[in-house]
Amino acid sequence: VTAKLEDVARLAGVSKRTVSNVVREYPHVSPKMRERVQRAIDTLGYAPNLTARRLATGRTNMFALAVPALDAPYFAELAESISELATRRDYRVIIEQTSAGAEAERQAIVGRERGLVDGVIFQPTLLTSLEISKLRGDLPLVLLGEVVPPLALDHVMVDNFAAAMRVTEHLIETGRTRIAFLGHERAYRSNTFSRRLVGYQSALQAHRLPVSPELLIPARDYGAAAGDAAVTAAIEHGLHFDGLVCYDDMSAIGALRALRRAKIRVPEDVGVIGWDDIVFAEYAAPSLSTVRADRSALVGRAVDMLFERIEGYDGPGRHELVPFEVTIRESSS
Amino acid sequence: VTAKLEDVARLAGVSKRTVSNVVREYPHVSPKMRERVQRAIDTLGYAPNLTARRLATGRTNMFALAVPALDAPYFAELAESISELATRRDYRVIIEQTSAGAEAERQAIVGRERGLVDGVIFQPTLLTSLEISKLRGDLPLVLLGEVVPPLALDHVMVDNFAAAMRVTEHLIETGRTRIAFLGHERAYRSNTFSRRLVGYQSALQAHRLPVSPELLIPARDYGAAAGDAAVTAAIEHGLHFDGLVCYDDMSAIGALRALRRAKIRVPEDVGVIGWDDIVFAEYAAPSLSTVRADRSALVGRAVDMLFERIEGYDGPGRHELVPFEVTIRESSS
DNA sequence: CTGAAAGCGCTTACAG
DNA sequence: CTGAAAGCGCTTACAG
Repeated sequence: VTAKLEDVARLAGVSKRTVSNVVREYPHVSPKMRERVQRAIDTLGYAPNLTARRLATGRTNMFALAVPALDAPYFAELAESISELATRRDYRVIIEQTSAGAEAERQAIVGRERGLVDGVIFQPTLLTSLEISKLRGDLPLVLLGEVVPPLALDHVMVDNFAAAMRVTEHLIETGRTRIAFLGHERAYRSNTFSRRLVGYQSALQAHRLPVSPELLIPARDYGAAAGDAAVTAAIEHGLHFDGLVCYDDMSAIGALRALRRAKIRVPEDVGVIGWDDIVFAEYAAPSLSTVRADRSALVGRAVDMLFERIEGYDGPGRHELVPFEVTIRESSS
Repeated sequence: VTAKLEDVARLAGVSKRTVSNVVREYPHVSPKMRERVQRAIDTLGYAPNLTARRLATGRTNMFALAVPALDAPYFAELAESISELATRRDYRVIIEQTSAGAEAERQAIVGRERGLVDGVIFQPTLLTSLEISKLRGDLPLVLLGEVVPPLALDHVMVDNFAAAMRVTEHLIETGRTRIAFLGHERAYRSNTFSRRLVGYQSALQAHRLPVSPELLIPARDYGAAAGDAAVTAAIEHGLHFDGLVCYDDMSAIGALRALRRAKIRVPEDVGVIGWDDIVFAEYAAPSLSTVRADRSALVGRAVDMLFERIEGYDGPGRHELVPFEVTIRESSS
């Protein structure tokens, strides 16, 4: 039903090769030839069949973004910017949600089939870097977030340790002495979680404050509901604290609600800090202090590195740190 | 580097056709033959090249989801569920963001090339149904949200008029008499906006309350920041109101902040209602009353209808209404 | 700068 | 139930 290359060639009276040349904007085509072909293209309304092109070139012009879940605002915001950067390079992005577990994470790398995407940007939570390295084969891949070395893969992250220290010190400087840490733990601890936790503990130690295990508030899951439940339980168990470092903004938002329900004032009684600076952090009541990664650097570097791999770069894994800043709002000042 | 169909055929000592049959789980293959081929597949680690399959079948096993922006929580949550439903049917979804404007919306339908996706689920904001019908050609397409008739296309939505009426009446029942409406307007009004506005006005009329244009608070844009700015400006201009129906939850969250800054109490002085029931509505302070569409019905019907079209259904456009409920929380009770 | 031809890796009537 | 062959619509060495 739609015109193909051959139809254009016939109408313009040239070979398919020539039509292909003008379509792909191959430079060495005479202007008059180009114009003649273009006219044929226009009258036929020709557009190349991407699938055929892909089969011929081996390039799909698509990459996958594999993140735990799109309905987590941080990942949604990430997807938004990555998808925009991709569009500028004439790429499309396929979304893979991996929250289903380790198998879903594996699928994101291996795929069920070949030739689907040219590469993937992947934020792992369960898989180790070793396992990822084995699975990837020669798939261009860049990792987001904390990953334990040894690391042969490209990845970009913020220094979670440093940020957690800074945030904890901020709480200390505003006079808090019993600072708790709220975070998701299942059987295991994600790398990101671990680094943030260690940063928090180091800050306490450096200031000779108690590093007590009872100050660790474990959440059953990610998200506001689990954060709320965890903090509510901690309060009911009689835990006293005047500062709270949260794993991320969503859990912090849950915590804020738990505190409000318990009539504990923020920031007077407890100073609260989140992580990610999702849109809501600013609109929470009280507005939420948080750690903000330089998102455009994060996303920009990840996409750049992925394209370098796609273009054939085959050097050792690169490890990039992206700057962050601590945004102080009502919840901690 | 990777095995292909022919390699498997050679190793198993059968024709490519037979291998293809077992890969595609064609039923009429003898068990022993199937097993022999499967063994060859396993030892070679064969996986079909999807691009080649696509070219041969004309099916891409992908569809596009075209929404204004992924960083709007409502659309992120929609993308999450649609992507999950797609995965179950062995489809992948490509995200297209159309907030760039009418041209971006057109591109989502026409695409820059053929053979990219089997269909698209599209929430238009600028394009009229007439324009969409013209552009679509024979592309399987289902529309989300309010669309003005005449309508030859499949679409699923909630009854915005009825919901707006109900929400406004709820405010009236709790004793509010000067009820304002906050919404985004650029030069034009989207269909969704218009329907909600008319529903709001009808409820006021039915209860003999003032339907004054000054009670319409125009926002410059979507999102919390614009909602905040608009309400702040309205307050500064001396607008008095004791109820506020907001176009969506994000603008309501901005409104909540504007009211808080102006020391206007919610719900005592002003009752506020949002729309969409994004996760954050429940965690806002005060928590936000809102309209909740039956999301799984919405998404489920949209995906079902799209697949029916992809399978070849060619009947007239179907028009489906999905139920909604009004969730009352602190902001209005 | 342009043509004729092979090839990308599948699927699928058409025969048997 | 299985084989040999054509075809999906491009790109790209290879010649000229």
